[in-house]
Amino acid sequence: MENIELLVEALKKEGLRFTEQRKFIWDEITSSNDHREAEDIFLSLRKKNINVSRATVYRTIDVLVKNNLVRKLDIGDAPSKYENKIDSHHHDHMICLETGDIIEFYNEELENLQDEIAKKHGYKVIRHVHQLFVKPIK
Amino acid sequence: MENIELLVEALKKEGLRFTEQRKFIWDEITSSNDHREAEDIFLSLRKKNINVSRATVYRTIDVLVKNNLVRKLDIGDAPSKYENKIDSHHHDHMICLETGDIIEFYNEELENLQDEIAKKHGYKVIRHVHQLFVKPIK
DNA sequence: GTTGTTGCAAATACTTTGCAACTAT
DNA sequence: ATAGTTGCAAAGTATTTGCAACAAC
Repeated sequence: MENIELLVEALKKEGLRFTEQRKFIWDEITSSNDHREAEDIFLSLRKKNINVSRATVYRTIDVLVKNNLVRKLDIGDAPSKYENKIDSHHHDHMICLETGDIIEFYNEELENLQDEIAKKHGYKVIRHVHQLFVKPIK
Repeated sequence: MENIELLVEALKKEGLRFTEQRKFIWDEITSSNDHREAEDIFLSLRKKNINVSRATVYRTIDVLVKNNLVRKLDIGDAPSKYENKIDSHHHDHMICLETGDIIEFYNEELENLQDEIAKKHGYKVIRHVHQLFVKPIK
């Protein structure tokens, strides 16, 4: 997977340097499709004996989010979660209130409807947050 | 507006006492349809020389949210905002990225679509968060 | 009188920041 | 050599909590 180029380009675009730490964090995030907290990423690295600081994890994630390589998920009170955005089309999330499971969904009709609604009010949608908090049907 | 009864009932239901502070906070929240932070509510009371503590503002809001009298809005990183829910049907929010304005919207088709999507995955929607971050069409 | 409530200050939880040591260019 | 980056610990921000004084029942 030659996705390391994506990191290099993003850093270049931001006028930032390519460092070992940034590479490790990038590898950690792109090696999974989970929805993880900054702390999870930090701990996962530490378990592999890669010691980058929490500060650097947060700082690097910021750059990745800003450059559309990582998606930030704000779920109510819980700490923000982050997911790898490479090879991943846009989707929204369904959060199971019983298990905490996060299910991704995408619906074109829904996307269009949003745009229409905004337009009716004289706006265009730049981004959106759509989360369904659900329970399993018994 | 005899809505004070709603507070009294909610408190009764929760086995909580009716106090001056809770009444002041209730009055403050129900006297406006704004989307305000706990701090705004606290300061607004203070400006009227009503000195309730922040702790009590937060504790009271919790009860009101739990009893469906107040809606809690989590907008990304910003502090939570609260809005009076009395006489107000369900709606979602559009947040203008340029002005910070919050526009309410409701669309039945969209609501139904959500339910359908969840159902297709074997879930039912308990609550949802739907926010459009928008910019004005020039 | 008993039990719930308040205000305060301290604690908490996640995240950001200042700064001196370090590293990429 | 210069300017960006790191790790650490401290600060920050929004909110929650322990506790002693107090108020509602």
